[in-house]
Amino acid sequence: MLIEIDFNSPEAIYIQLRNQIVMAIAQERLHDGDSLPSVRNLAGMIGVNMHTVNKAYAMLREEGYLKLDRRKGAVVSVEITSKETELTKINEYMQMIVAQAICKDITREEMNRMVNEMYDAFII
Amino acid sequence: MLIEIDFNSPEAIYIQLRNQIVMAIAQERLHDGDSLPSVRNLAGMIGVNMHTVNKAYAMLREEGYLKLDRRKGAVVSVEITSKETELTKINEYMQMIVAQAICKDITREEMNRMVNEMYDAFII
DNA sequence: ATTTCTGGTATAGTAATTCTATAACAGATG
DNA sequence: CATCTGTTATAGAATTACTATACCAGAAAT
Repeated sequence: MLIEIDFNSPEAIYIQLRNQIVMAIAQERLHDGDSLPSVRNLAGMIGVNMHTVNKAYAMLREEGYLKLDRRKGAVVSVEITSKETELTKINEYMQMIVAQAICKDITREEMNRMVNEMYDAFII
Repeated sequence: MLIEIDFNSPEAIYIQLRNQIVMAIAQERLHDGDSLPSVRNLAGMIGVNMHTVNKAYAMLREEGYLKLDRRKGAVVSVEITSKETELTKINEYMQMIVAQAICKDITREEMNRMVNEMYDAFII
């Protein structure tokens, strides 16, 4: 499990952590049932405070990517509440992206191609 | 020009402002050459400080959506540096969205449909 | 010419968020 | 019993967001 934190990034550390774990799950470098390092271990590994990792883990649990257990620690467990709920969440983010794309004269074909290329890259 | 600020949102006010103006341009409620209210007027209208609006305008200028002129004020002016540059910017945002989509078992067809429906909704 | 508008900038203070530091608790494991 | 787990509490530092005033330079209007 490779985690790289950019301490000069304007993006909060706990958000970077959250993003990289979501990315690792999508790329199948992390699978359901895999254990993540404990909050204290991961914090030590990347040189941040325990609470920063805890915040990322709590966020991932809220979003349905992790289960936290006192016995097993943090375990990858992707939960899909309902397709509609998940689509609605993604819809909000996508709307701003498509708005930018339209402003910058990027066609729907170019956007579809981008999405498809990413699916190809993720799922090998 | 309708602007709605949610003061309880975790999203910064100047980001909400920026997003709504980009959205208005995409929806063709704002066109190239249109003037926006002055920083002081808009600040007064929505009940925030001048500097908050100024920050949003400065960001929009940086991103190539506005031109700021002492004479004419803030004028919508979408500049496309290069297709590749714009695609690269969007690519970064899109990557996180597609990663989430893949984790949540959303297919590429569903994502393509979402994008296309948005294009249909934006450009009437 | 003076007033009035524009964006831009400087300064200073408050509020909120992020991150750190320490410490303790409950439950499980060995 | 010691040691690990997530969880919570508290407190402080650092950064960011937002506000409050104030002034400048340039342009426009009367």
